[in-house]
Amino acid sequence: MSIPRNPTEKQRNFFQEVHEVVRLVPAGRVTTYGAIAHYLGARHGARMVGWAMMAAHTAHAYVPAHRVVNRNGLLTGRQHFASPTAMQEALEAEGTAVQEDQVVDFKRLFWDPLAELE
DNA sequence: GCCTTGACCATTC
DNA sequence: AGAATGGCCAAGG
Repeated sequence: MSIPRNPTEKQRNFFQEVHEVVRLVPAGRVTTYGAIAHYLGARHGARMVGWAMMAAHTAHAYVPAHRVVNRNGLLTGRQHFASPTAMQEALEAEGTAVQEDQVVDFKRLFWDPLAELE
């Protein structure tokens, strides 16, 4: 983990942390904004995590945002993808069943950074 | 420089 | 048990 030295780096650090956690999510698993927020200390609020994901769209590094869903397992961010079905297809391509815009057995496929990375 | 919105979650009524 | 509201931080208008 890098220590924020410059104010500009501080902001980037926030995105970088979120992106890093998302990148650590193995294929076939999904995580939630709240889990990431809680992993970062739950002080930022889950909203910031989702907002950081929006920034991930502009990030140079590839971020598997399709593995990040809301607490209900609903693909809330699918509308922000290149295509509204890109997220679902990406999940299905990894072996994650998606139906009715929500992950099947989401609770089982849920990947908690706090529990896994500990 | 103040106000609104935002890929959300948890608590309370 | 379902619905409404507040909270969190940041950026854009």
